[in-house]
Amino acid sequence: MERTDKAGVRVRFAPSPTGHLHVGGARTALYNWLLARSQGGTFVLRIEDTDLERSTEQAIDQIVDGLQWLGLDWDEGPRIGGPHGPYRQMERAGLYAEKADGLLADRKAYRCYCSAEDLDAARSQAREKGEPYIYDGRCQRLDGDTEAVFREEGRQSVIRLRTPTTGNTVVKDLVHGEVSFENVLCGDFILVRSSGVPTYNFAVAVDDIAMGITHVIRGDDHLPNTPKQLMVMAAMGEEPPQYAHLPLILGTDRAPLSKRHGDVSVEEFREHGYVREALCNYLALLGWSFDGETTLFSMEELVEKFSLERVGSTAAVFDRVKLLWMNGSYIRDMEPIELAERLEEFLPSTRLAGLPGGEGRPEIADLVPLVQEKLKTLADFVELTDFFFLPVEFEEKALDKLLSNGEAPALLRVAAGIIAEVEPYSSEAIEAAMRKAAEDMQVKLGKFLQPVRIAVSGKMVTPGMFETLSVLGREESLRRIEHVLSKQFKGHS
RNA sequence: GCCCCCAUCGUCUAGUGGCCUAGGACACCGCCCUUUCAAGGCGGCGGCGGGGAUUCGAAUUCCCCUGGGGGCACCA
Repeated sequence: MERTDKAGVRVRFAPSPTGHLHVGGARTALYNWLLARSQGGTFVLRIEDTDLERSTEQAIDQIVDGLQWLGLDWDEGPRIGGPHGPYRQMERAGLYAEKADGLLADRKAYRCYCSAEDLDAARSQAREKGEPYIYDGRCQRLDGDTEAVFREEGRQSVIRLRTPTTGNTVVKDLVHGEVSFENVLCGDFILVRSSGVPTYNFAVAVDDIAMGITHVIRGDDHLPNTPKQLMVMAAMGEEPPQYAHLPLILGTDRAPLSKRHGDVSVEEFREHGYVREALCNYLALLGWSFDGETTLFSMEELVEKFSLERVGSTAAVFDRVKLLWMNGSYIRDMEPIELAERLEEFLPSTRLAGLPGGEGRPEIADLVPLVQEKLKTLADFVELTDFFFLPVEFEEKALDKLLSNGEAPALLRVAAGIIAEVEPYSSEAIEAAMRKAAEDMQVKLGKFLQPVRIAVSGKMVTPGMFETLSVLGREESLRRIEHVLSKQFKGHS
């Protein structure tokens, strides 16, 4: 066990702003955040925008929004600053230039004047011969005069790191153990592009050191980059942080999770009615486990129980069905008031926008008790309750059922009678009266209620009928039943 | 092609040589409950990729194979 100053844990989530916050990125962020919070450490958000072509301002907003929605707050980073800022790499150009100059001065790095075309050619040639391409370091020993001539000619140059040609670089990884890479295979890689913009591996190494990062938790895809970053740090004479490379998240076909597998960004899950607790819980369990038995963890419990030691090394398939179940579980266990608030936030972006609580219409809070146990997503609320707010639209199957039921008109008249007279107009009283009526008529309750259900909602599936009639109100319930009796059954009986 | 990672039910996983006739969760299949649908309860189906080696004993250790994935850029 390495010496670790627990209170000094500093982790970072370092997304490149080239798209939405992918659930894979969200999981990486979550694990970093959990480690920081569980250790009383610091969670840093750093934007790696050195890819000028693909980075966008909009992507930064989306990532920031996504993290905030998930509840993963950062202690240092964009929007809030911090003692190690700025937190966008493009704003840290001075630092990289300074470090590059230092390496140049120490002869740990050198300028290379090879053109991109020459290198491409060499690369494809190597590939043809079936050999691995490794930069041959031809610019390593340029003498001052030659360099002066090149510069005179206006040739562009990049800065390369002088890398070891023997030995191995070993990554001590907290999830994979020791992983060894042969130095020869690496080649002198580029630190600074001819444009002056640092490459990823250089910027990351410089920043992880400069920001005092103690644990780098990131995706498995970065494992092969790690020896390069270690070389940069070694050249700068710095001690590297500890590393933990998380296995990838796969789609059901075991290919890396992508759009064609369905929703992949936290934004999409949010729009489709998922709650943050479920997404965090699910993501936490995708690669980490506590005891193999417990599956539901509140954020507090995750913070309390999370540890890198229990992060697995196997790539995991993203199971939407399980996430959906978990989402339903969280919705069911929520305080009704809390659920009402979530719906309050969610509904404005649906076709129910502005409807609940309006003139004579039920409030969200009135409906929550009727649907809470049926919801798997917040979006389900819309399908389940739209008839309370909108004119009844009959589902084809429901209408067929209703019209083909010869007893329906009679049953509906009995129901209408009860609705018109029952006192008080409460679900309990309605239930008592209807149960009795069913018994008196010697029909099963379900048979009695189904026509009512369809008449009042147009659907085969609704919340409990007594509660529904109660919330809908005496007038409206009657109106709907009468309407069916007079219009739909016109000429039938 | 080269380098690296990974391998337990369909899926997420527990399991660190004997407690394993392999445990839990989701899914699936029955049954119960029931005004529809869910939810819930009970029960069931289902797995250590293959081959060697070590050992009294291997899901657990080692090697090979196979399979999956990642990386080999003036992308991150």
